[in-house]
Amino acid sequence: MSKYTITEIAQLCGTSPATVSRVLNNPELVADPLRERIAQKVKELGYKPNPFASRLSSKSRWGLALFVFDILNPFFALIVRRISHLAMEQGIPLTICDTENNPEKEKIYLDYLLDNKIGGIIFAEGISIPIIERAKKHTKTVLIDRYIEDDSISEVSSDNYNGGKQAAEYLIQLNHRRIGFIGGPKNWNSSDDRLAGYRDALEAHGIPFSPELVFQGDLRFESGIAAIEYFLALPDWPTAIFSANDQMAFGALTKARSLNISIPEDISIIGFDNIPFYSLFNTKLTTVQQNIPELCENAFYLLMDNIQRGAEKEEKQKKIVIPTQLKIGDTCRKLIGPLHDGKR
Amino acid sequence: MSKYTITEIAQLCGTSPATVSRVLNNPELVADPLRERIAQKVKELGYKPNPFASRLSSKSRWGLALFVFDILNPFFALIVRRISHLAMEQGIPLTICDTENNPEKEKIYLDYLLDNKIGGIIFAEGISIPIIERAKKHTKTVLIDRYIEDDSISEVSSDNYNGGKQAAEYLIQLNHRRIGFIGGPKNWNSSDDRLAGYRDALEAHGIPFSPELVFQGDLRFESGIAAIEYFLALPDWPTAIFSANDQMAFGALTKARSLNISIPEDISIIGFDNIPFYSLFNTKLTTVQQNIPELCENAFYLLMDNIQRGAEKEEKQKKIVIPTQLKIGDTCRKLIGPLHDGKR
DNA sequence: TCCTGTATTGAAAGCGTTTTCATATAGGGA
DNA sequence: TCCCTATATGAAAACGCTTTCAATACAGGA
Repeated sequence: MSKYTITEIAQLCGTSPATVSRVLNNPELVADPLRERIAQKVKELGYKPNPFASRLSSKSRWGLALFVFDILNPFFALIVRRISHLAMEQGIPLTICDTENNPEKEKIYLDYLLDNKIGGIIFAEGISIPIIERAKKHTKTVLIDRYIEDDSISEVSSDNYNGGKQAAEYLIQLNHRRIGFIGGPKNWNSSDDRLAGYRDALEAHGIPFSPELVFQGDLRFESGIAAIEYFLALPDWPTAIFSANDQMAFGALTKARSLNISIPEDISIIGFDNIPFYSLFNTKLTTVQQNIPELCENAFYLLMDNIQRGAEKEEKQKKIVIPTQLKIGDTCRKLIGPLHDGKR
Repeated sequence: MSKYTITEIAQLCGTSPATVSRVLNNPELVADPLRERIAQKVKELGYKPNPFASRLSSKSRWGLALFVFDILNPFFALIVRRISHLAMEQGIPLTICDTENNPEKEKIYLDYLLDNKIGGIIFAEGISIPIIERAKKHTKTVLIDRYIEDDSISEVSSDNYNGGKQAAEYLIQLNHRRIGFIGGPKNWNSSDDRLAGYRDALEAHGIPFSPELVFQGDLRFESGIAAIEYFLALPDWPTAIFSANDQMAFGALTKARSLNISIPEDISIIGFDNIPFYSLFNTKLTTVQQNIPELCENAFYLLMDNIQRGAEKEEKQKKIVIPTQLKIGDTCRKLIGPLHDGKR
C-alpha cells in the first residue's frame, strides 16, 4: 500500500531511482551519507517497492510453497504453522498446498506453482515421488521428514532409525518382549526406518522379530483403532505397542480403553512425534519426540540458501538429520516378576 | 512456466500483442476468425500470461487470503482445506494466515497483504475486530462464521441461534432438565448465539435458566476437560451438557470417561460442528452439524462477486445464514421413570 | 604529470502485460 | 457519391522496478 514510487523517493532525496533501488537491494554499493539519507526517507515514508514491478524486472523467481498431504493431521498442521511463521518473518509469500492425498490435486497445485514461477517448494512426507521429481526440474526443492534415493535433493528429517531404536529399547528395558509395531503406509521411509530401528533393537537384545506383530496403518487415527483390534485378535497379545505416530497411538489407546483394556496396566503404548494435543489428559502419551521447529527451520533455511546461492540442479545436496528424544509419559509400565507375555 | 511472451504469440498469429491480450481478457472485442486462431494457438502452446506483468500494468488487485486463528483446530482446518480447494479451482492464489490467536501476528499478516494489494480477505471466527475493520477499508472482505455490527461487511454464518435451540430441545425432549452449557470465549457471537438458542429453548419449556450451568471455555480441547471438572464439582450435576463445539465436547467426554463417568448413562453430551474426526470411535458424538462446505462456498463466492462487481465500500452487504442439522449419535440418552437430576 | 583502476552515481533500456489512442475498414443514410 | 458511425486492429505509452552501461571523480603508481 505504499503510496510512493521509487522515482518519487529518488526525487525527494535528490538522487536517481537506480540508487534508491541499490540502497534497498545492495546497500553496499552506495556510499554512506547518501545511503543513510535514502534509508531514512524510505523508513520515514514507509515506502515498499511494488512487488509486481520488482518481480517483473528482476527475473528472479519468488515465493515458496509447502505441500502437505493432510492438513487435518496435527503433525502437518504444526509444520504448516511453523513454516508459515518463518516465511512471514522474511516477508515471503507462502502457498499452502493441502493435497488431501490426491495425486490429481498434487498435479494441479504444482502446475499452478510452476506457472507462477515459484521460488521453491517444501514437500512434507506423503507427496508422491513423480511430483517431487518434476518440481525438482523446475525449481528449488527440499523434503521434510522424507527422503528419496536422489543425491540432488535436499532433505531434512528426524533420526527415525534411532528414534525407533529408542522406543524399542525403552520398552525392552521395561521387560517387554512381545512388542507390536504400528507402521505407516508402504514406502513411507520415515515409518520404515522406525521399524528398522525397532527391529534392530529387538535383535540386539536377542528377541526374535515376528512379522505378525507388525501392523500396517496409514498414520491416521482410524489406523490405531484397526491396529489394536488386530493385536487383540492375536492368540498372544503383545504387552506393548510402538506406533509410528502419536495419532495412531492415540487411536489405539482410546479404542483399547473403550474395550476396558487398561493402559498401561494391560498394554503399554508408545507413540512417535510428541504432538502436544495428545498430552492433554490425565494420561500423557509416552512418545518419541520429533523436533518440529528444528525440522522446519532447517528445511526452510536450507531451501532459502539454495535459492540465494542459485544452487546447481544436479549439485549434491545436504541431508540433514535431526535427533529425536524419548518423552516418558504414563502409557508404559515396567513388567515385573514372572514376565507377563500373552493372553490373560 | 510458459516459455512464450504475448509478443511471440502475436507474431506467430500475425497480429499484435494488444489483440492477443484482448482475446485473453475481453474476447468479445475481437472478431471471430482471428479470435479463434489466437485462442487456438494459445491453447496449443500452453501460453499463460506472466502474472507479474499483468498485475503491474492492470492496476487490479489480486489473490485472496484466509485468516484463521488456530489451524490446529479441525473446524478451521476444514475451512482452510475447503477454501484452498475453491481458490485452486479458480486459479487464484490463496494465502493462509494462521494467527495463533496473536494480535501481533494478525497485524503483520494484514500489513503484508495490503502491501501486496491483496484482492480480498476471508476472516474466520476469532480474528479481532480492529483488524477486520482495517482490512475492510482497503480491500474486499467477508466473514465466515462470525458477524459484527456493521452493515457494510459481508458475512456467512451458520444459524447458530437455531442450532443451539435444536440441541437444547433435543435434550429436553429426552427429559433432561438440568443442562450444562460450555461456551466459547466472550464476545464470540457464534457461541453467544448458541447460548441464546439454548436459553430460549429452556424457557419455552418452562425450565429456568441457571447461570451456574454455563461454563466459559475457549473452544479448545482443554476447555472441555476444565468444563467437566467444573460441572462435576457442582453439588447438583447436570444430566446433560451442550458444548459450543465438538472439540470441547470431546474433551469433556474423554475426561469424564477417564473418571469413570459413563457417557451417556451418567451424563449426556451434545456438541456443535460435526467434525468427522470425533465420530471415529464406537461412540459417535451427538452434535449439531455446521455445513462447512456450504459456509465456505458462500463466503468464497460472495467475496468473488464483490470483487468482480467492484462493490462500493459502504454498500450494504449480504448476511447469509446457513441452516444447521442435528446429528444424533451415541452420547445422549433418554431419561426415564423418575427424573434423574443431580448427584448420585 | 599522466595513466590506470576503483568507487560511486545516473541515464536509459528493458521486463511482459494492459490500455489508451489512433487508424483503417465497412456499412448505412442522405 | 460522400460523410458519418461502428467495429476491428495496431502502435505506443504506461506500470514501477532492476540492471547494464557509461560517466565522473578520485586515488595511487609510474
